[in-house]
Amino acid sequence: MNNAAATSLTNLAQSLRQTDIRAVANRYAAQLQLCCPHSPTSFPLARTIHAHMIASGFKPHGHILNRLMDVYCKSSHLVYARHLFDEIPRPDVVSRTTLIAAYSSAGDPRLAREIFDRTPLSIRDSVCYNAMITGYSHNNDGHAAIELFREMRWNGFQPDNFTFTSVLGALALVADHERHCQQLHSQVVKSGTGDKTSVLNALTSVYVKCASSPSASSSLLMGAAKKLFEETPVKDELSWTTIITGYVRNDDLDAAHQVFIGMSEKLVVAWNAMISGYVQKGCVSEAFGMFRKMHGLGIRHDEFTYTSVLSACADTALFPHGKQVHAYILRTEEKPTLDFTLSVNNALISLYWKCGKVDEARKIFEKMPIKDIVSRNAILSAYVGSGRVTEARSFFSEMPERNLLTWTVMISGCAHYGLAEEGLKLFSQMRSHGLEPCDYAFAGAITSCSVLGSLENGRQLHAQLVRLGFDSSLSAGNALITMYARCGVADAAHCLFFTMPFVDSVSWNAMIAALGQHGHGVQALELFEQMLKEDILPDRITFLTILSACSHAGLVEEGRRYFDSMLGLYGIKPGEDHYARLIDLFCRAGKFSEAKEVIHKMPYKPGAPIWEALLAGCRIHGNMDLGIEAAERLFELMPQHDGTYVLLANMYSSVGRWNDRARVRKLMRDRGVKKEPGCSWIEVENMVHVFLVDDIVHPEVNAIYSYLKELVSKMRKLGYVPDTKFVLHDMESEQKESALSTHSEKLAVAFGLLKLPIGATVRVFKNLRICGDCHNAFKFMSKVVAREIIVRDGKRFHHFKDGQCSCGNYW
DNA sequence: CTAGGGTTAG
Repeated sequence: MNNAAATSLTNLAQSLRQTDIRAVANRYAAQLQLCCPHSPTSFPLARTIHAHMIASGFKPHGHILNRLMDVYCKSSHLVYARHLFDEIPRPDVVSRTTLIAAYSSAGDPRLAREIFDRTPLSIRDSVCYNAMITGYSHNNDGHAAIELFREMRWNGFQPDNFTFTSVLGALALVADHERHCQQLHSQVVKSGTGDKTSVLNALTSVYVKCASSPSASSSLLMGAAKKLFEETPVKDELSWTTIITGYVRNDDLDAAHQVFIGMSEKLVVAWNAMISGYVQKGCVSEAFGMFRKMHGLGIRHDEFTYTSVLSACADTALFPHGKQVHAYILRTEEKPTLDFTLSVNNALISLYWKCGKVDEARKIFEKMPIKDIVSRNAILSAYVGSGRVTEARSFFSEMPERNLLTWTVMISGCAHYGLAEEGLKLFSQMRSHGLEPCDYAFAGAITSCSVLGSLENGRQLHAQLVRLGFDSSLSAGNALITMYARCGVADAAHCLFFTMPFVDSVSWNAMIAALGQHGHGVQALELFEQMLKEDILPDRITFLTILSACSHAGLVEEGRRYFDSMLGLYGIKPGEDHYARLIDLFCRAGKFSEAKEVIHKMPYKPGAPIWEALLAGCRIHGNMDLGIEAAERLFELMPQHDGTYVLLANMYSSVGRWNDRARVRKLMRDRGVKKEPGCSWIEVENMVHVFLVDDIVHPEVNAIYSYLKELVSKMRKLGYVPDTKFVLHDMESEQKESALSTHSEKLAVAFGLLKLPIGATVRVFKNLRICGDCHNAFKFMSKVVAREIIVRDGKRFHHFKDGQCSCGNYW
């Protein structure tokens, strides 16, 4: 055989093999086409095909490789895709783009950017830029998205409709989006994509978002949005819903409805947009009207319709309505998809628990064929929201996955139920899991600081909040007002309140409460009047706060007048809690006949809070008979409550009725009632130091006792006489009834004076009410050491300065 | 291979 013949044979064999390979490749390609990207069977199918390739020695490349990678990515098996990618020497731009998109949607734009950066400029195209821009925008990095868009244009790539929709989406994430918006609008026009429905929708959407930013001139920008919508030649579902929700967000339900009416075809999404709009704005009957109209026109409700309507029922406690919808769903939806079942059941869980049916909510949860993080968070919220802390804790600890909301619910729950240490621990645990807290989580942690009186910790959280850009957050701001006030820095609370960019009724309530607790009753009332002037409607909390403020400052007539205005001017029916505070107001001022009259006239059967207020007032004024009556009622209503026994025993001892006092003590012992031990604490150098009565546990007790002794002798020279009556006054000194007994608040104050920088204000916290002798002693002490001493007790604040207390002995 | 809206957990 000559050489020519040999060459020809080799060629033939090669070409045969090539056609062979091409045929194989086509077969693989056809098989891979059968993998539906998001179906659950796609991954095992792809694995089988891939395994077959490996066995037959076929090396995937080109579009087959890319298709295989894409299937792996879409079924969240990125590792397999990456493995394939790493095996090819020079991956093409399509496989790179596939990975960029996959990393982005997996929440890792940094890995995506790594691939992007390693892609040579020569093989880049618009698509890979688009994928990366979207990646940033989906991961909330608007600036990076815009920056990359600039780079793309700088490098000479032509933006297309995908580019514009992505970058327009990213605009909403940055602060000055209004300026960018107009620039991009003109670029769209120049690019020739200005007639594309998708781009026009995205532009409309950005104008809508601009309009709803607080500083914007909404009507002008909504006008621009409307114009864009009207000039969209081919409108799709999105065009309609974008403009409808745009109006809803900008509080123009009528305009939204006008657009809706002008719709030629009745799209379910548009109905849903209207319904959810009505729900969000609290127009429940309108929402229901549309829901029924859909049914009448034969338009099928979907999961979005149901969830909107159910959440409306949940938030307005329309349980019967919600239950009817539940029944209707069970009747009409015969073959619901898993997605449908999941979201509808999630909405049902929140309906049931918000209407007080926690156990039924749990039953729904148990029966769900699939559950997700939303279902679990809803159950957790149910337990937390209804005060079932133990169940919440165990449910939380067994959750298979947790997200930002999970932690936030637990943290704010702990704060709300006074489990402050646990709340702060969870907050730091959450961060050590790499989760960035949102403003609600911060608010929870800050509330824990208020409970503990941990000012330093609270200040640090405030600083972090500002650094993270949450400084305009309402929830965090309101929590901070309370924190500063409850840590004794009323000025800081005031300053914050007046510098907050937006405030709501909660902020006003918090600030009024701050003034009231610190004994500034008149200022509290002035602030309330200012609130009314600014057209903020008071709520039931406002009045609770106002009544307390009046009570602390002895403003009896004012308090009575505001109480009367509740129903008369604002249509708020006073609850039993309001009556209790009114009675407290009268009793503290010694006006017992008024108090009794209120009790007789009020529309409630007097419960524990009423008798407690009465008893406390009787103790202050030594009204024995009425006090005993109140105590008797309380023994019936809550025999295990320690406070009643303590107050009654103290009343007896103050008039020397020792036998009666002993009888109360015995009663307490016989019923196994334990007195909550009094304890005081103080924060020094970011550490909380706790003291009990006659403390011998704190490492520095010896120094404290000798310092106290020194102080007392100086105080005596100014006229201080230790009041031995108060040794018996508080049952802290149960075991050791000698005049030497030292209350926890004295220890904490002395410790503060010793440890804090010279001249620094001493802030001490006590769980129970401050003892009378301590109250007297601190007046002298503030003079002797020439420092301000602030004590927060269970009820209010006492500022001791120059021998005086801010409470004016009225507490 | 890449985009844009309507819902449920505080």
